[in-house]
Amino acid sequence: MMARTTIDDVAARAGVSIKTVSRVLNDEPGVRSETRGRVREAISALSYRPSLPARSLAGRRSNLLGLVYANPSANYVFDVQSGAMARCRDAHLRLFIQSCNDRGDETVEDVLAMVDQTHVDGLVVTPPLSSDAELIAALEERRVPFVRLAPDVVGTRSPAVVMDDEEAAREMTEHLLALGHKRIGFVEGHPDHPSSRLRRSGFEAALALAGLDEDQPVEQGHNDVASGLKAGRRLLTRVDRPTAIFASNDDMAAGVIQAARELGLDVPRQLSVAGFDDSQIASIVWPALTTIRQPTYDMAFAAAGLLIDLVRGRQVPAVTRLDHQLVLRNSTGEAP
Amino acid sequence: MMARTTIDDVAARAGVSIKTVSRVLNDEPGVRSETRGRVREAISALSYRPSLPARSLAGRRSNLLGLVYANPSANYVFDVQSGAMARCRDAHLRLFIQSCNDRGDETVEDVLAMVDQTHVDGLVVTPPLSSDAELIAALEERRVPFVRLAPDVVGTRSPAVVMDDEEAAREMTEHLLALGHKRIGFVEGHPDHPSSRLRRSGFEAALALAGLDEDQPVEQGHNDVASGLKAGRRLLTRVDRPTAIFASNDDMAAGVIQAARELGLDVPRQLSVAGFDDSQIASIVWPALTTIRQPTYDMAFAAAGLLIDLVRGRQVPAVTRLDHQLVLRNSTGEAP
DNA sequence: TTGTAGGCGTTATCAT
DNA sequence: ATGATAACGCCTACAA
Repeated sequence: MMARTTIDDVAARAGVSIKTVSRVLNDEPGVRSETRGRVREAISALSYRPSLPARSLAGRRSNLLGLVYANPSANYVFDVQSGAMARCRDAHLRLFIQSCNDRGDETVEDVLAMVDQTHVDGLVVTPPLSSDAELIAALEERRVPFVRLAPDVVGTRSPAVVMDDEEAAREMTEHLLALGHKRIGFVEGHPDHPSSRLRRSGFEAALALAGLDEDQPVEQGHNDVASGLKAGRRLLTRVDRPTAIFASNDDMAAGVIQAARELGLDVPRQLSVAGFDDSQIASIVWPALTTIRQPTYDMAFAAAGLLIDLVRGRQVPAVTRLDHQLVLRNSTGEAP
Repeated sequence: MMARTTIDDVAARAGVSIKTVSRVLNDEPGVRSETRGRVREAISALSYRPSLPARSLAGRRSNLLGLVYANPSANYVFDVQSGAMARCRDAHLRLFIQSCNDRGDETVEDVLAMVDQTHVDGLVVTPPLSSDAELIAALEERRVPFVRLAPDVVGTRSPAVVMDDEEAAREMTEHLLALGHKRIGFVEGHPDHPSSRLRRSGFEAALALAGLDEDQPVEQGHNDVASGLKAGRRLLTRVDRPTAIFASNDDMAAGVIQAARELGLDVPRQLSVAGFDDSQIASIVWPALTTIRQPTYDMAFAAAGLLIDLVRGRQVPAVTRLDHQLVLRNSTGEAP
């Protein structure tokens, strides 16, 4: 590789000292605009690009943010990366992405090693790492600024970006009510996930608001297709069979559809089925699922934005709640 | 953040000079093994982690590799990243990942800026960037070591890791022919992806070999489910409806299955559908897709390995070809 | 408004 | 086999 263009080259060409160039680079005040112009010109003429390592070594910022994940879902990871990268690009920062080990204390070790070695200014921590108590504690102890994406528990120490599970569940329920359904079954999510409770209470709130009998059938699920299938069978073999079933996630909704097929029920003509998440399976299953879209890209974009504010010492809200979206597909229809 | 542990701390604890610590860090010869042990001990006792920026500033290596992509497929990108990261982890190197703009000369600018700023030692260039002539030329001019993943033209200047798209497509087509299909529709991949052409020509070669009418219906797709759906609709509403459709990737094949369902066609009894890639979606759709397993992860792993050899000055083969595999599932069957 | 000197944490060079 | 010292390219602190 040829000798790199340095700040000295720029300074020489613009006829100023390197300190002045540095000021222009960092948008610092105290440079006459005419001088600033000359420097800018020199920079682009030489297509000078400041060395990130040199900056992070000399300054107290590295202009590098980090993103850690330990997630098996390609689509989710891809969206998260894209959102965070886009925000960083806007701010002329770089993003260092790392996939981490998710078994035990290796996680903490993994992340801290990355932070130490790369000198990132801060971290976007994505689920499930964002709910890893050990990791969170370790980061707080190190005073590494970080923003959590969709954490289970919203602590007050680090900012979090979330969506409104309760409100979304309410909207979905209202959609079903609007279609004329009076008996709506609910499949609750995994008991360990806080979002499960939120989604159920959204469901119940909508029913209450509609003045509907609160005694609607509810089954416990565990967020996988198999538990959705079982719950579906139980709900659909009741004497007072519901005309719609709202499952707390898409996988369970897919299970419910299977149960309906077993029993010879047509979806959505005889049974409406609704999911939650808008994961890949939602558009693959037949009929495609009416569901709630979690704005993954936007959440990551926002998280990176908050992190930027955070490392620049600005105040940021503890919780940022982004809008979800009701996605209408073919699994829901008029009540029979 | 608390004061970082530096090489001086380690040197002090081990009772040696920082140069000796540096030698141990870099596995350089000329250190008594007893001394080496003491240093190693000090390193782990202090959980010292050398600063990447400092190393890249001082040395002629940064211990950082880069990976660039400009690809809309989440699954592909995810696999590529995972493979390259794993290889880097093995070699105790870090990987800097960047998504690039894919419009015109911005691409070159984007990549070069990244290289300059981060000081990466070399680059893994993934498709479609690996076939971007301008970019390749620019990288060669800069003398940036790089390895290309699945490039369309295999040049001699930079090493390439490929699979045999043409041969694989031929095998798949032969599979369909063996099942007795005589009218086979083809959904071509994204026009910017070099593999698209190769897959099509493999398809056509097999037909020619079978002495079949070459005038089989072909539709253009864009590697996503939506374009597969559209292409499927067009193919399946022809008067001379094909009994099998071979889509250039799994996402589009999933779209074709949707189209079939819309039209009330049973897969595979009335229509066989074949995909390519063996991505996640292939085993999620119903029926599960017969497809070609592209060893994406392994290819990226290999590419990173070659790059490591390259930056260390070792000789590497110009072309590394990895084996694909025909995966038979339930979406293909006897011609009706 | 601009410039000078010193240092960030490591590797390279040249001693010893 | 080991160490002292000068880079690397930039920013911080202070001076002019």
